Amino acid sequence: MDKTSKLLNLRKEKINELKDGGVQLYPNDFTPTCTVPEVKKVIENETDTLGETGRKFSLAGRMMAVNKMGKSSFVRFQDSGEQMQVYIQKNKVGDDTYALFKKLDIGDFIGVSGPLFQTRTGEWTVLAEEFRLLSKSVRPLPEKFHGIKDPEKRYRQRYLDLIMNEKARDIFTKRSAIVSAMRRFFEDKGFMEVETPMMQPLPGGAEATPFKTWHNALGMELFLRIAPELYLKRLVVGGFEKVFEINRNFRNEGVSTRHNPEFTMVEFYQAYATYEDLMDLTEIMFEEIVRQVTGDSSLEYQGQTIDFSRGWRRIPMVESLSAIGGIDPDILNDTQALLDHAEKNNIHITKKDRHGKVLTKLFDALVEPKLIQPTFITGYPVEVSPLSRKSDTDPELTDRFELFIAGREIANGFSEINDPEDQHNRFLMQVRQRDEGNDEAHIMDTDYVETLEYGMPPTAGEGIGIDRLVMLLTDSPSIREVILFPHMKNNA
RNA sequence: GGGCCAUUAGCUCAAUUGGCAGAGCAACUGACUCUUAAUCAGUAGGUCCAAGGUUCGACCCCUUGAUGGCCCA
Repeated sequence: MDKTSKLLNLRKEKINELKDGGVQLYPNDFTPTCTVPEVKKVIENETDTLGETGRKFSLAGRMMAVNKMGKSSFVRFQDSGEQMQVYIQKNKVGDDTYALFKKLDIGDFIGVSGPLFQTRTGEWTVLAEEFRLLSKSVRPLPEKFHGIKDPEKRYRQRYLDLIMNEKARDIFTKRSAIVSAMRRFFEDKGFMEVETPMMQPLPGGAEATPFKTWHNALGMELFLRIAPELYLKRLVVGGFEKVFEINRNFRNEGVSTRHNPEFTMVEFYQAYATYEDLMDLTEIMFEEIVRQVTGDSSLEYQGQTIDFSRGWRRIPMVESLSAIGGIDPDILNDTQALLDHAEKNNIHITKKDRHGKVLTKLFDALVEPKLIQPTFITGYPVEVSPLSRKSDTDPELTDRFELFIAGREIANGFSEINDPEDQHNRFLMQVRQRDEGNDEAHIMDTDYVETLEYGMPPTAGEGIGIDRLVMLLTDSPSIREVILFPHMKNNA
């Protein structure tokens, strides 16, 4: 039984009264002449003449507050994220319309027409000549002053969050603007947007646990993709030299303030470019997006000022371990000494991890949280970079970078392996790791190796986490604040 | 997976050491033709997250579970 049944029943009775009185509850023949934000712009531009011209407007929106004063009333309504009030007088709209109005509820959609006037306090207000019900609500909205705060309710019933909390609406408006600015950026730079399979026979391009599904007609197992990477590089082989894809990835992991099982990434690939070119491109792109969305080149994130002006710090990972992580530079080549250091600092590393993996785990624990300003970390070990081109100067390292901002990884890019033999050997190295118990090691993809055997131009590619970028630009502490419908358990 | 916290009216929140379940807003009835969280008078509204237990008596104490939040791995 529904907990709200008493209030609901009361409303349903009122609705039946309206119906019996011949009122159409869900008409669709009212066309507003403009939105509330538009009329506000008109008011701003024509304040001096508006009163005299008597220009009329037709507006529509959801009733958010009502002040009834006997034979006249003020109604605050909301449209396109902004509010405006309408003044309705009994002797102006007539007895029947006023009687109908008195039966309506907060949450109902209304349409009003009439000229604008200023109230005693100077607020521009629609003087209703026409007043209509456009859509009847049955359930009551949350309280007008405190709104809806319970995070669980806000996520499960996001529409209520969006109606009641301007901040929530603002986050998703900004998210849309960010993605739009990014898409424009790539298109202006000559990249082509493509779509590659979300369901893949072999999940590749990242180290993660995939979701499994089953295709009945084909009689085969499929995986929701953990990354589009290998398909995008097949397109580079096919002659699309600059491609990008903005889409969802799926990883079968826990949820947290930074992880949602499905999340959005942009991945892009550029032939004849190096990972260093992409670092430059990333700086230009971020500075432009941040400026477009916030109007400035710096922003506040959780109390810290982050400056996106170009010229970000670039530092090799091994160097960062001593310069930022505080590890004695003399022990950086000594795996055992590093393991001892890790144990002393309560960092969990399994004994069988190879040197490169040990370095990476120490980095995650000691350096990553300290990288507040945009910082490129370069030179990742080969064993944690199965798809990155080996450095020409150090065969243990790759031509790869990761971008960190506010203590978290935002982007990952590298020069791609285009030597099929090298790629084959790297996959074999991953398979060995898998045999040793690493379930997230990359799987062997012989079809991809075959693709490379046809020849891939020298190429660099990068992935950027859109959700984390939106978190930064909207000062959101949790990823759930920037995903419209974050995944949650069933509440049976 | 571990720790801490939360769950009470549609919403936001109270409830004294274990002793009749409360407020504001929303709702309902009435008054009111410039309100701004309108005002005034009145009315109604509860599976206290769930299931057990302790007790003369449990929103409160104990156990288990559910969902959520934060922190840690």
